[in-house]
Amino acid sequence: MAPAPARIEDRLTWLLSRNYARSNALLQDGFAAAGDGLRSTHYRLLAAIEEWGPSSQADLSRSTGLDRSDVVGLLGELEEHGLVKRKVDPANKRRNIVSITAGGKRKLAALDRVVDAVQEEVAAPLSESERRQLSKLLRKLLDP
Amino acid sequence: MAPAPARIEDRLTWLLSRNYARSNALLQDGFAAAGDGLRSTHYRLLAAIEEWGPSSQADLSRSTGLDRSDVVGLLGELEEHGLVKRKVDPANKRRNIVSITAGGKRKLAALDRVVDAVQEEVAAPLSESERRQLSKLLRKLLDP
DNA sequence: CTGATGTCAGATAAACTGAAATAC
DNA sequence: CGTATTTCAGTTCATCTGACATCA
Repeated sequence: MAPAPARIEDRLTWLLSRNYARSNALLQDGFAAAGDGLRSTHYRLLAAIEEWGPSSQADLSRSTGLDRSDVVGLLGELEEHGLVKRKVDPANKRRNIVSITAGGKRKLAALDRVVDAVQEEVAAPLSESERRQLSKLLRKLLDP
Repeated sequence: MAPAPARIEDRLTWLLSRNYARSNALLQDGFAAAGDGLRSTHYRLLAAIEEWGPSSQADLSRSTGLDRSDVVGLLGELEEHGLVKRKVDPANKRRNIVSITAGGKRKLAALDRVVDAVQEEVAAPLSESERRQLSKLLRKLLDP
């Protein structure tokens, strides 16, 4: 990585931006190599659905940080691949109940390996304890 | 921030993405409020030029992490606002020598205050020593 | 009525790709 | 020749906005 201007090199805004760019580029490559045209946003959704079981789209939006209008299209793509199913909630007809399929779970496991590999590459310069420290600090930023 | 799936909440890829999204949204708001239609990428360029004095566009691309092809347009916008000047390098006619104007320096100082405010807001949950620690770890990720 | 939900159409920004012209 | 620089046109991806119909 080329040297950055001194006035910005220790700013969080800069460091987050550069590190995110790198991590995201690796993720994109990894997902592309895994085929199916799935991207990191699809992965987020799959992970959230498996984590909490069947959920409404609005809940998925909140837990993944994705906009609810984007969730619509992303779930549509996952559904086309047979990775999730949508069903109207009989108790609240506004809601869709979204659940992950067996194929979705298998795909999620495969994508987990992709993400793990990227994580390992990104975190490579850090020791185990440094990684824990970094993770802790970044989580504190999000959830004070 | 809503709770994230356990399987991803401690992954760097996730944490970088969520923190970047937040920091970037604040930056965009801040720059928008400052007027002139300048964005974080313009700021990066201005900061780099002031830092190292007159530079070629390729050098600016390398130090800011912006793509060469994007630097062209961004510098064009800065030039329209009279914030930078381009001049062909007489010693190497392929090169443009890009320098910052007096107005550019004033604008940069104003934008610095915007970035400082965002930085303060993003880093608010952390103590001084935690901020230094985080900054150090993120820099290590970029420059092992 | 109020408010949450799902949906669509469109805009925005950062980043990247590919190709060309120019000059070393 | 091969290589570096600038430039342009177009694409991708994540994110956000505004609107609307549905229904609790």
